[in-house]
Order: sequence, then structure tokens, then C-alpha cells
Amino acid sequence: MPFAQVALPIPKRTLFTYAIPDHLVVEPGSVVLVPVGRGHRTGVVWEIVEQPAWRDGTILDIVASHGDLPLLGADLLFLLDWMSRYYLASIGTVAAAALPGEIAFQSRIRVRWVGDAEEPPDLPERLRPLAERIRKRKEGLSLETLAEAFGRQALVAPLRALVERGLVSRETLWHAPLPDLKPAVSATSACASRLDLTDEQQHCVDRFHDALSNKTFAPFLLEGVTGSGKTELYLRAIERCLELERQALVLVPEISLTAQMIQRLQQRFADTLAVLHSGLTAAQRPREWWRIRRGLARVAVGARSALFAPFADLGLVIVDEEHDPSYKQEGSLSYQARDMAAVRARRCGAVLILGTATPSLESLANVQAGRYRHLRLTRRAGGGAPPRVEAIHLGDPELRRQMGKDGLIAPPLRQAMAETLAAGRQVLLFLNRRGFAPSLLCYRCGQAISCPHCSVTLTLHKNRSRLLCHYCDYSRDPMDICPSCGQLSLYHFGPGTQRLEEETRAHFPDARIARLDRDAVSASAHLLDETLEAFRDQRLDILVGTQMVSKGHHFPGLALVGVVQAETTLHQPDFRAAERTHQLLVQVAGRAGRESRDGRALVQTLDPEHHAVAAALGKRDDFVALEMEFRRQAGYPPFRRLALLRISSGMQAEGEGYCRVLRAALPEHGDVLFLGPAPAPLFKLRNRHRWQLLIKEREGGRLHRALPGLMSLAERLAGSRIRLEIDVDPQMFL
DNA sequence: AGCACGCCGACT
DNA sequence: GTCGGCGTGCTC
Ligand SMILES: [Zn+2]
Ligand SMILES: [Zn+2]
Repeated sequence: MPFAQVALPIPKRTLFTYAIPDHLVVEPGSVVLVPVGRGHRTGVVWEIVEQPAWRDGTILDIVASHGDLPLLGADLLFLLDWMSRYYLASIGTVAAAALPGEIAFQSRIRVRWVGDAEEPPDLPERLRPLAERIRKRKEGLSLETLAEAFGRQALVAPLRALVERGLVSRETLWHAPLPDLKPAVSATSACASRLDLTDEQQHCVDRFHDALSNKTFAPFLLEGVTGSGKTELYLRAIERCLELERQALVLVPEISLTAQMIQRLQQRFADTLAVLHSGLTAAQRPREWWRIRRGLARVAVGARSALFAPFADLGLVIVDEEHDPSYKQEGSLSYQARDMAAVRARRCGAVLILGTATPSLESLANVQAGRYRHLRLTRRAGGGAPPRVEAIHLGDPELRRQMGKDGLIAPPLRQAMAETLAAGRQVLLFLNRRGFAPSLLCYRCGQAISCPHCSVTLTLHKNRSRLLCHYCDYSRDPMDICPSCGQLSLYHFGPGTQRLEEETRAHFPDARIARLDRDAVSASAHLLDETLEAFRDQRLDILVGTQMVSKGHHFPGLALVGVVQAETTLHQPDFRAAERTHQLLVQVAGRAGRESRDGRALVQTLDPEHHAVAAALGKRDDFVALEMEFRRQAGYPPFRRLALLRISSGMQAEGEGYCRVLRAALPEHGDVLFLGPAPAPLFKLRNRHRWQLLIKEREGGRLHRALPGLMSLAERLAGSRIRLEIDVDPQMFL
């Protein structure tokens, strides 16, 4: 009798063992319904074994199975296995992430006669018709059938009476529902309005077509400025992929999965397109998954989780805006969808296209190592000049005097805004807040005080008046004199986001102003759409945003983008701060130049010479080389891998005690170095105190040779109230 | 993750 | 005297 090892969406490391009843078809990858505790849960069959792997209790039966076609094919089972080992997560956790929510099973109630063959003589007259009906059918009959004969209401009381007398049994039978394969969004028929290609574009298309025809793994980094026509290339590659009878997956950052983007794909692929966005209902989501699994949908577009779209023969994976940090899922399971897309593509023998205007250093390192092929689009598809981007040097003493102590908008930006509004056009003000932490900054030279060991910006803790490194726990008293320019010019650099909207209103009392930030967006998805729509239709004059909206939106009236302070990104306590700043500024410039020929961007900064800023302004072209060198010297990715062990506890003393014990128990290791544990930048979050231990690969070492042992050590030392989370390739250090 | 069981404050 | 707070522990 075979048994199934089932992965369940519970944070327990082990698989659960169930018996497979004869009447069910169950294979690895099947979605099954199993009894857990007092209820039922859906899980994924991981493997079939002849001997039960668990003997400490009663093994229960699988109740139902979507077994005729396992939802997860061999390539996805491979990917999940790979992920569980790379990210040190349980199979159950990984499988839960791969499933489109709870997959429905249907139940019906079967009623059966269990009394003597003869009807008991003392049975009251009112129960006799029902008893007679049930007794005649030895194998039992469904509640539905009885309800049709007797009426649903009239059935309840007599049936209960028969059950109480022990004459009739009721049992719940579960079964997989018949597939409903209607698309969640139905489309008009596909039309092939294809745009003409430039020579550059044609060259790329040829490379993609060649690679697709080979049906082997072929990774490309497609670097192209905003407006260079990457999307059209994606569409051509997908068309070719479909001709070869294989399927295509398109990953996009959550924020760019817009109606315009979807429409563009639908025009080409109509009903063969599955759109996997977070707005799908709990019923629609699995339905889209099954459409993909059964081959009705052959192209899927979606954010992170679309990575797990269950295609039969995946031939092409496109990751648009591959540098976007939102591909990194944070939480109980932390994974980088872009990297996992590469793992899956390799396994499937698929072509991988990573598209972006500002490649991540990770992808560029893959190019430099000869693993990825680099294709470039240097020209804007419609012609057009590169956007005008200029810096406003906030360190200028005259400007500082004019702005006052708390001013955020410098006179040149203010004047540009006034001119723009006077011309009846629109302004986008951008102040990044994501990943921000207070620091000590020099207003003359723009330098932030950074850690002598880790080269990341030190975080300023005002209440304790200390500068603190959240990588290695180094701390020191705040100084008065800037170590890089020797002036008495250091100041506490705080967020000031709330002030920006007020100051804007004060400067432009008659303008129609709206604010768009993460809090507003997460509060309601509609608010985002409504605000963007209002801005597009020019019912707003100024949009103050903390998150850049870039792809899939056209704002015809937009003529000026102002970055209020580059330092909010540049001096985050994160080794990727410069890379993020560069990406952001290039994106802002592209956004400004996209709508009109005379669109421009103004960047307020204390350090216009910083390589990330100057490069985005078109003043230098060595950003990548300089940043690579910094990473190499400081020992950060893409040269050395990192993992972050997040430690949290409800009680501060207990957490501190654990950190001390852990620190003392950490062995000298040939593969990794340990930094910390240090208090996390957001030390108290949701009533828990948080620390983090940074684990850094040594030169020539291998992170994953050390991690499993480390994790079991850390777990062994932890009491039940200490929570541990491991984040491999961390992206956020808050 | 759910969903139980299990021991201490404010209520009919 | 109870109702209910969520702390801790288990689920094949
Ligand atoms: Zn440090
Ligand atoms: Zn200075």
C-alpha cells in the first residue's frame, strides 16, 4: 500500500504522511485534500513512498485529489526543491507559495441505512417515508437526491431523528470539482498590429529567435533606455515561442501590471493570455492556474508569484525591469523571483530575457562572467532626444540661506514648478521614503558618516544620541566636524515627508495637489488607480509621491519631475544605496523625457559629484565600474553572497541574552564571516524587538556550505519565544 | 498558519 | 460565580 508525503502550508519543517486509498489517483505534484487536526487542508504531494516515513501515530487517508493532472509538473517540483534548499525553507512553505491559494474541493453528504434490514416496528409514522427511501438504497444516496424528493426544509428534522436513533449515517464525501476554464478576463480577438523595428531591435529579435529555436537555456540581459521599445521585442519573442509550441511567462513588477500593459498583451494573445494579478479573487486565481496547466492559456503575465505558473513546456521567461527590488519577496519565505526565474528557465531549457534600463549589478556580473549575453538598445524607438536632467546643489550656501532651516524645495525647483504650472502643465515631486533611516549628514560636502568596517551609512539614534551600524553593531558618539571636509557642517538628516506636501501647498496655494505614497496605496488599490487617472486626465497639477510610477502610465501633461532630495536614497543604511539611487534617477529622467520633448527633471542633492548622481545626469559613464569596485573591495554582492538571520523577541532582555549566547557559540568558519548580531534599524516593530546577524561569504568561501549547520545551531539555542527568519540574498536591511 | 486547551481580570 | 484575554502546543 503506497503512502504519500504531502507538503502542507504550515511552518513545520517535515512532510506529512498519508495513505492513498485505492480509488484515488495521486502522483507527485497532485493537489490533494487531507485531514489535518480537526479540519481539512489542501496540500501538494511531494513524493510517493512504499513505507510510511512516520510511525508515531495513526496515518489517515487522503480524502480527495486533483489527480488526473498534477498541478505541479516536474520542472516546478524541481524548482521548489531547489528553493527549499537555497533559502533554507521547508518544502511546505515553498509549496504554499507556489500554489494559487487554497484550491477548492467540493463536498457532498451521503446518507446510508445502518440499522437492521427490517424497519423497526416502533418507528413513528412521520419518519417512515424517509426511512423507507433510504433503506431501499443499500449503497446510500446523497443529501441532494433526498432534498429533491422531500424538500430541503422538510428533510432536516426527520433525518436528524433517524441519525439519533442510530438507523442512518451521514458522511461527507470530498471530490475535485470539474474544471471551469473560463478566462478571468475575456478578450477580443487577437490582432497583429506589429510595430516596425529599428535595426537595433531587429538584431535583438534575431538573437531571441535563434535561441528559441535551439530549445536550450539561453539567458539574455536586454538593456534599453526608457522608450527604446523593449516591450515590442518581448511580444515578438513570445510569438516565436508560441510558434514552437512552447509557452511563455512574463514577470513584471507589481506596480507596472497596469491595464495598459495587459491590454497590449491581450491585443496580441487574446484568450491564450492569463493575467495573474493580486486582484484576482480566491476563485479566479486557481482557475487561471488550471487554464495554464491544461494548455488553454499559453502566455502568462504577472508579478512575483507568476513565477510558479504551471506550464507544460515553458520555452521563454521574460523578467521586465529585472533590477526592481519588488522581485524580492520578504516574509516567511524570502525569495528573489528574478533569480528563481533563471533557475526555472535553465531547468526547462528556456530562453531568459532580463529587460531593464538600469541593470542590476548581479546581472552585469553574470554578463562579465560570460554567463549572460548582453544586448543593448541605445536609441529611443520614436527618435527623440535624451531627457534633460539637472542637479540643484543644496550645499550652496546662498541656496541654504534662502531655503531656511526646514525648507525642502529650493528656489530653482520652486521657480521651475511655477513656470510649469503657469504653462498649464504638470509637476511630479518625488521624495523617496522606502528604506530610509535617519543619519548624520554634511550639508557642505554631502557625505554621510559611515561604518569603518562595513562602508554603509551609520544610523542616528536620537534618543540615545549614538551613531549605529546595523550590519556589525559598531557604534560611536556623533561628531561635530565632518571627517571628509573638516567643517562644522553636520546635521541630523530626517525624513520630512509629511512636510513636503504642506510646503508644496504653501508655495502653490491654488494648485491641485495630491499625495501618493505606500501607505495610501496599500490602504486601497483603487486610490492608486484613481489618483493616477486624475493626474493623467490633468485634473491634478502636482503629484507628490514617495514611489515612482514608471511603466504603463502616460501623463501627457507632465513636464517636470523634481527629486526633492537624492540623499534619502543615497544614504540609506544599505550597501546597495548607490545602485538604487542611480536606478531611481535614471528612471525619473526617463519618466520626464517620455511625455514631451521639453520634459525635464531636477534633482536636489548635496553631492552632485557622487558617481550615482553624476552618472544619471549624463556627466559620467563609469558608474558600473566604480560601484563594482566598491562592492569588490567592501566584500559585498555580486562578489560575495550574504545571508541575514533576523532575530526577534517580545522581550528585549531575552532577545539580548539570545544574541549574546549565539554570538559566543558561532564557530570560526572557513566559508563565512559574522557581523553582529546588531539591533535592526527598525528596532521595535509590531511589539517585537529585532536584531539581525549578517552572514557574509568569505573570499573563495561558499555560503551554503555554512548555512544549514548555522541554522540548526541557531534554532537549537533559541527558546520558544525567540523567532528566527533566515533571508538569503537579503535586499532590505530594515 | 489555524485551532484547540488552559489559567487570570471585569462583568451579569 | 462566569465570559473571555491570548500564551503555548499540536497537527500525519
Ligand atoms: Zn559596520
Ligand atoms: Zn563635509
